[in-house]
Amino acid sequence: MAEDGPPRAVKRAVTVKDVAAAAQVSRATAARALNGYGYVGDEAARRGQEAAERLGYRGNRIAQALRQGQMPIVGFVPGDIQNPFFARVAHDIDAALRRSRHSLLIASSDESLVQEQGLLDNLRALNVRGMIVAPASEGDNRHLARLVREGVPLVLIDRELPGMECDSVTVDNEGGAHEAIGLLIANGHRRIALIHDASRIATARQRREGYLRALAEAGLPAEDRLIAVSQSTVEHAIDATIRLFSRPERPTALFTVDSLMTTGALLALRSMGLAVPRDVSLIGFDDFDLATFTDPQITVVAQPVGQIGPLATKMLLERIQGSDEPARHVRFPTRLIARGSVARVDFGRA
Amino acid sequence: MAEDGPPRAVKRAVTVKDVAAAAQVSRATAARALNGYGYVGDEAARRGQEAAERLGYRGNRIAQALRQGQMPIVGFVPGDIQNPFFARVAHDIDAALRRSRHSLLIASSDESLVQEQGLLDNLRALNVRGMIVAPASEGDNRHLARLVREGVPLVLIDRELPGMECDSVTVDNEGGAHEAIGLLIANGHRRIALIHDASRIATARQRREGYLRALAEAGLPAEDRLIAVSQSTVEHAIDATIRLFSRPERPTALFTVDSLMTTGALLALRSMGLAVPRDVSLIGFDDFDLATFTDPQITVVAQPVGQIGPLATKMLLERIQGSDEPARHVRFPTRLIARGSVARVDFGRA
DNA sequence: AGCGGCTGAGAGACCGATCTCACACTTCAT
DNA sequence: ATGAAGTGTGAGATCGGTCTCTCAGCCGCT
Repeated sequence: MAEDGPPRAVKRAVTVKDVAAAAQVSRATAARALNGYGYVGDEAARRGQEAAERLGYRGNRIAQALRQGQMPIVGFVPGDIQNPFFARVAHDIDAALRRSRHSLLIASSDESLVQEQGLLDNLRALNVRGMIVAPASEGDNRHLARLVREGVPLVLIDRELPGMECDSVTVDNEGGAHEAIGLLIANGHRRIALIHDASRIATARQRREGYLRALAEAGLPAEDRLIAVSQSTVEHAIDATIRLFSRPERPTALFTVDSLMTTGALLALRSMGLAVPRDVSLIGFDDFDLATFTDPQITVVAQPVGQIGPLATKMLLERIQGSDEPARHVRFPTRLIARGSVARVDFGRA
Repeated sequence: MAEDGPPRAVKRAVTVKDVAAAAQVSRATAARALNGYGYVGDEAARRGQEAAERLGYRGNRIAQALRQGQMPIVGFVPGDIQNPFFARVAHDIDAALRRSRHSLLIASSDESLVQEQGLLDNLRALNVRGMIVAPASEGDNRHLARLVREGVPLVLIDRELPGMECDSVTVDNEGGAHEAIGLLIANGHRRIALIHDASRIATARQRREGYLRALAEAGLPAEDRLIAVSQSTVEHAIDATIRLFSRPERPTALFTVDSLMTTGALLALRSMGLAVPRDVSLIGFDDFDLATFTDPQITVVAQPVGQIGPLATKMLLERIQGSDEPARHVRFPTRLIARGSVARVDFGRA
């Protein structure tokens, strides 16, 4: 494919050697003058600085990295950079890293385990200082375990991996879902549908578990025909919603496990002529722009998105600096934001 | 701040030297066996491969990069990774790059020229193979000119820079805006408001120019009180909209230059009790999820978002492979998607 | 037999920055 | 005066992989 062709002629960059020659000192002295370590005479230092300035010396990060065994780069592997949640987190990580003079390399796994493995191999080969990963699967995690074993600083976000000995920053998915379903039950709903992602993503599973626990506690059965499986895209969610609501005895409420699915559900309900909340009460996991845009606005389980990136970065930088306290697992609470998409249902009808 | 602490102990990686020793061949032969170049005997090749496999040899990209003078990395500097437009482009670039075994380093300029300069310096020091940049300013572009001069492959997206000798991929901002305003004028509108970004971003300027040209062609004056300046955020756009529409003789139509501003305008109009399109006709630049979500849906000037990333990547890879044809400037046409947010206004009223 | 051409493989240079080490020179205390 | 401690500098090793150069066999051809 687009493989290496003849190397493009890039003007050769200025090296310490050039600086040293211009300043008429040795490479070692020039390096000392530029990095301010060891003993350097005033005169030599001045000449070195001046020559570097004049020639436009910038240093070669690659050579430095080779010498030091590490690149000033942190890798971030989100499930999907187009998901606003990850875009926000990426932005926050980037901003937090900038202060410590690291660059951020973002490589989306597209929720594919295989792709994730390849990307991590890549990042490992680049000798990045550390990685922040949203693991695509709860299944095979030997590639992550290996990183931990080899001492590569690693922080998991959004999705935790039971038994993985590394820091993680997540939210209380189970509790958030439980609270949402609780609200629906308290409003008299008995036939509460769920659209979730069958993939092995931990968050989806936990949100489903919260749903199931809430039902169980209310003595309600978990019925297969109330649960639809969908990929996390608007289109698939539309199909899933239509499947759920075109049966007789249709659900009176719907819980969706992420914002793309909530969007799909809204579109599908509208196309079926079902009004929220008159015909269907709706709660979505994850707050998003659209939620305040509909009429009425959508009740959601909100995550503290703005805290995840900064905290994960802070933890990672501590690890990079050599901290070896035991793995920390931070789990943020979620917040149920009641807007207008949940209506009381009278018991006779339910 | 979080500066280098004691280097964390990372298990030393396997090197060619280790492989060579294990396979009982020289480093050079081992390297040949692993990379399949030059003359290698079958036996030596087999032993090399086997030893590499057994030891888990992965190669050191940094050392390779140092030798070859280039990192297999492409830099991407969007104005803001949280903007869905750039998130989409980033995703597409990433996907396109993966096929040519490059990684993507994303560093958002946050629309700050100073930050952009710093980031480019950084990327340059990392010896990335090339860069894709959405320049934050039309003003001082010496840092970009220098890259071009030094032969670093560079592709500009979204915003072009007149006189810059490098490839660019943009859309017809002026034409798109002109067409939109034309539609409003054809529907009888005479007081057409504009909310735009005063920054030195080229796109914003061009969209404003399209607006002005359309007015001029219809013999309508460009009135200051019809033009509001706002930063590109939902909050600022809300303020700007309220300013525009709380005057007597309020505008009958509004044109917003990006999707965040369109969102803000919608929110503001709703809060002021003005219905779209009954009281105000609205057209936004850049299509977005919300636009099909409102009732009625919003008419927009759509850009071919999905084509920008792949094309920019293709151009960049060609440059990386040494193409030195003259700079190519691709400008995609925009497409006016008529939905329901433009109403006819009767001439007596306008 | 002798020579050119090919295959196979090792030694060592090299990329650029950093760091250790050795050496020279100064200053100060004994 | 002499050694010790402190200061300034350069030579060279090092990081890991790649690549050139050299050399040794081996083939076939004249």
